[in-house]
Parts: sequence; structure tokens; C-alpha cells
Amino acid sequence: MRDPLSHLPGYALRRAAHVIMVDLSTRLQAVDLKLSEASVLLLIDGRDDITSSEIGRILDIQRANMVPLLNRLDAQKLIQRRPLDRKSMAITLTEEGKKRLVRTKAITQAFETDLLARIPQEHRDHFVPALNALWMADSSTA
Amino acid sequence: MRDPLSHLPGYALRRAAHVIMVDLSTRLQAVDLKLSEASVLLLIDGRDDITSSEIGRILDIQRANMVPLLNRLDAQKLIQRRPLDRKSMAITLTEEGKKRLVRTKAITQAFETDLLARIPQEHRDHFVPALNALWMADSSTA
DNA sequence: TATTGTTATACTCTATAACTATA
DNA sequence: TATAGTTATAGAGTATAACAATA
Repeated sequence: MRDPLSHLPGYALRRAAHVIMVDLSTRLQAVDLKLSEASVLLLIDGRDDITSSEIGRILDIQRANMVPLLNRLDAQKLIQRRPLDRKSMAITLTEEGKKRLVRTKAITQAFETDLLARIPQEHRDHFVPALNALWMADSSTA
Repeated sequence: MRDPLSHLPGYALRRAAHVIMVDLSTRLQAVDLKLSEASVLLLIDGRDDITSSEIGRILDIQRANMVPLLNRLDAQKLIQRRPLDRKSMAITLTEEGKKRLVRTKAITQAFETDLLARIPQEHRDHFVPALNALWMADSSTA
């Protein structure tokens, strides 16, 4: 055995996540987006009233870190900010943002398909449920 | 649904890995070790001729980053370096390192047990095989 | 009082390039 | 020629604290 630690679930989870995220990051270079930026675009899609804070809460990105992230998307003219009241801003996709999202979706869908294809068929359907059990409805997040 | 992206395998993998690694890192504070340091101790265990470079290759840690990592373990008197020839050094556990490893193993075993317990029973046995299929024997690593 | 958006900053982890000495 | 150990540095990504303005 080349790696004596690979039987450990936590270790395997870490190694797999790293390899997979490097893969996706590389693919996303084709649309000039980082992982976090792509996830924001995917999340905004179909909504017209989501705020920066809400995006951060859903994706587990600190409010403070949302600022430069949205600024980068803004600089690429992919999003726009619209006042909801005098405190909150709705983040929406521009026309260019929608176009970029179409390309981003194609990349992420191919990525997810390839990812699942690498998992032996008998394990495949168990993958997402197992992962989501580890972090969703996590009481420590409340 | 609170998170519209949770059905995506890559996204779920990333979120799960993050939550799990924060958990383990917190537990390892009890033995004053970082994740990478603990994995090195676990890997050295039972060997007396492993080198820094070999550890790095197995754990996917750059040679350059092994230096400060081993220095920290050395500063805690957990490892010692023994010349194999005039170029290579064997990294071995000191007596204190062996004691620390015992405590570290107890922590990681409890962690792995708790991790698996959070996965619904019908998915549990599929978890590690699915993860390892994603990164082990990865041709891009060759 | 709690929340939003923001600025500034610090910290960890990881990646890269270069060098010397030895296999 | 390739590899081991090392130094120095740069870049992401993330976390924390604080603030003014508004809900």
C-alpha cells in the first residue's frame, strides 16, 4: 500500500476534496472565475432580491470577504447592485453575467458528470447523501 | 431548501471536507498539533527509515513545506533526524513523540468513529471507497 | 438591539523558484 | 543527471475586529 492513511475517512475526505477542487478550479479558468465566484453566480441565478449577507450565510463566506469577491464580479460587469432599502443591496446578474453563467453551468455540469463517473457505480448514489449528512443541519452552525 | 447547491457532488464534497477538518483541527489542539503534523506522526509510526521527501510525496506536502513542519515537531522534541547517508535523513519518533502519538491516535480514532456515525448506515460503507476512487491512482499525479 | 455593508488586517496553508551538496 | 534538504518568498483563502448607518 502506498498510503497507509487512506483507510481513514477524514484523511480520504481531505485528499479527495483537494484533488477535486484543483480540477474544478482549473476548468473554471476558461471563464475567468474562481471557485467562490462561480458558486456565487450559480446561487444568484433566478433570484432578484438576494443580498451579499444572505449569499455569505448560504455559502459560508464571511460578510467581510464577500466585499472583494463581489467587487471582482462587478469589475467584470457580471453583477449589479440595486438598493432594496437604504441599508441592503440586491445582487443581480447583468446580461453579461447571465451569458457567463451559461458557460459556467456547462463547465460545472461536465465537471460533476466526470466526478461521478470516477466513482464505482455501486458507490455512486451514496456519495452526495453521505457528504450532506456531514455538514447540512449541523447544529454547531446554528 | 436552504442551500440550492447542495445537490452538486463537488460542492457537497467541499462543504463536508471543510466542516470535518475544522472539527478535527479543534480536537487536535488538545495535543498541540496541526492536521499536517498529526498526519506526519501517524505516517512515521512503525518506520525507522522514512525521509522528509518520502513523507511529502505520500502526504502530498511540498518538500519545501516539510522543513518548517518537521522543525516544529523537532522543537517539541517529538521527532529526531538520523543520517541515512550524507544526503538523506531518516525521520523517527522520539520517546516523547511516541507518547504524543498514542494520545493523537486516541483523538483521531474517536474523530473517525464520530464522523462515520453521522453518515446514515446505508451509505456508510460506500464512503471511503468512493472518496479514494477520486484521488488514489490518479494518473495526473504521475 | 440586531443587521448591513465596509475597511483593514492577520493568519494559515500552499506553491514556486533557486541553491548547495550528494546519490 | 536526478534527488535531498533547505531558504526565501509569494499567493490564495479565510478569520477577526471594528465602524457608521439603518432596520
